[in-house]
Amino acid sequence: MAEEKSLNFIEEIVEEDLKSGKYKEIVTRFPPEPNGYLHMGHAKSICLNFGLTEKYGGYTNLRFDDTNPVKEDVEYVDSIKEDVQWLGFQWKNEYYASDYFEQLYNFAVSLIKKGLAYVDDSTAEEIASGKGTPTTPGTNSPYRDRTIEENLRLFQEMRDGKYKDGEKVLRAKIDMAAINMHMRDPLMYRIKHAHHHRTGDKWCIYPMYDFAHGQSDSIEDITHSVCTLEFVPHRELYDWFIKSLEIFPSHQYEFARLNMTYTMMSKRKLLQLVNDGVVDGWDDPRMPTISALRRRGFTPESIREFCNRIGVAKRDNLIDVGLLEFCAREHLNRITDRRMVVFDPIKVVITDFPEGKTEWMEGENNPEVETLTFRKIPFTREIYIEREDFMEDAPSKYFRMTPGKMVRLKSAYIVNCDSVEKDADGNITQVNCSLLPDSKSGGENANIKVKGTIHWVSIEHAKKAELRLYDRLFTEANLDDAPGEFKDYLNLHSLDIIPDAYIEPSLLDAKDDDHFQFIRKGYFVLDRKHSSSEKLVFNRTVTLKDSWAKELKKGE
RNA sequence: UGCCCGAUAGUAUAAUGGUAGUACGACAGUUUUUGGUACUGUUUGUCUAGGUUCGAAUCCUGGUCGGGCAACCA
Repeated sequence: MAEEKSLNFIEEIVEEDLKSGKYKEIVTRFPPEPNGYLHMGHAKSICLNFGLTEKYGGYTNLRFDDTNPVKEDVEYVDSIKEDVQWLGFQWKNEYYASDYFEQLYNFAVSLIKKGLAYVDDSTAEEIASGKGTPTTPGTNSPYRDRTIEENLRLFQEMRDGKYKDGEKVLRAKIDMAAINMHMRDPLMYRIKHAHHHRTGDKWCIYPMYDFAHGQSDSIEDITHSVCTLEFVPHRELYDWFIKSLEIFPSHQYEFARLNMTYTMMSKRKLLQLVNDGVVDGWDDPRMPTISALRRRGFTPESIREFCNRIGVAKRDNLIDVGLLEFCAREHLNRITDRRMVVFDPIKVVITDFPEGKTEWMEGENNPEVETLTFRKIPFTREIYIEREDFMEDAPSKYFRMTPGKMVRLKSAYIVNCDSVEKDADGNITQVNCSLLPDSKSGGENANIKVKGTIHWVSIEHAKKAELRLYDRLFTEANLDDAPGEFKDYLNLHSLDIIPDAYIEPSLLDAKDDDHFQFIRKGYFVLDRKHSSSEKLVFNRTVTLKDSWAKELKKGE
């Protein structure tokens, strides 16, 4: 039974349009500019655009908005395609705004012929000052009243490469006194003698966003062109071009972009982090990019669930990054196999367990699935446990190993902690325990109530692996409001590498991108970039919830 | 100080003139061979002042606060 979920405002519009018969099917598009990697903000847009046509029928195009050759690159095209598909969406058509350059040129010519566009020789500065301000009207350019014939000729010459960058532009002839600044004779074309990643050197004039985006939508019969709030003032111009050109009337709808706590979502600033070497590339697991989240171990399911939960509205928002972590835990808890890994070892000797003996325990892979499966875990006289799981003088609420108390070794025996050995400096070198008879899993005494259960690995069988523990990249929750530079708030401890953690041997079978829960520690994924047959590297996706840590914090 | 958009628990998001609900968080508890998971309970909200109405989070008006708009960027 599907749960009745309320609609967001865009779904309401779509339902109305379908109900009224305005459209038989809807068409949306995801229109990235290939000038950087996709991040969580794009994921929200992707889920919205593809989600709409998944839900209501129709289809979604992937369209690269590649109208600015100096910033764009095929590297970005490739990564964008990979990320969209990885999220689980498939576009109907792969299009490029650059595929429409010829048609857009013809559109421009038709506007010139209608007397609705003109070539302007003014400099950038002159045009800027001619725009006026939001409270004072602009002034007409001295070139505004050129004849149609002259405009036609000059525009052709612009295309033919007769002019240098910046020498001339094509402008729409609207109203220099318009209240909406975007209507004050906006630029349609500028000259850029630059190599384009797809059209090469064929063009030296390139359309501006406003004269490419809406027209591309129209060419593709996009019914609902969904974008973010900063484009609201562009909508009047979007509609003006479509109306003046008398082409298919796509409509633009705007929603609030995603902001997350402790997260930088500006492509430009992310590029800065990459270029300055603050992070190790766009897919550094601390980045908010899709490729980074993938490497970090987030699943597409968890990202889509997150996008579902945050909703779509027009109000500015700042989503707690904890919600993304919640979605990751929720999914990973269901799908991951459990393994035991000791991060910071302390040696424990089971004094009454025979030397040289290996007992193979049955460990549950995942208690959350219906049909349980098991793996073999070797148990021996000498094991490692987590240093923080032993305490010599423990408070009453401490449920782990402490002298005189019993604790359960996960999937193995209950042991009693008998004594501690120290070196000359008083450092603990070894803890001695004895077994509680028949307390092995399934044994007679196995169901005895013991407060704590801890994880362990057999010293003889343990293998080594590198663990990378990530923390948030920034120390400030709301980077937009924080004074100063965003780089002032970099978290210097966002990456903590444990070069030699001790892993149970079954982990040797891990393959690229395999997810695990390291019991009591967190969710990890085998890093495809840094792992080799000699050295396994695991990235921590997210910790487990830790109510003991919370308890400790309270005491502070 | 022109125009545009917005304002509901800590954070998001519903309620579309008729009981202010949900999720995450926080807090308390139950269960547990993960101090995990699951489950239960508690907590906290309609920016403000008027108006319309039998009845307003919702409609109207004024105000306040937040965001956006003057790139040959998208």
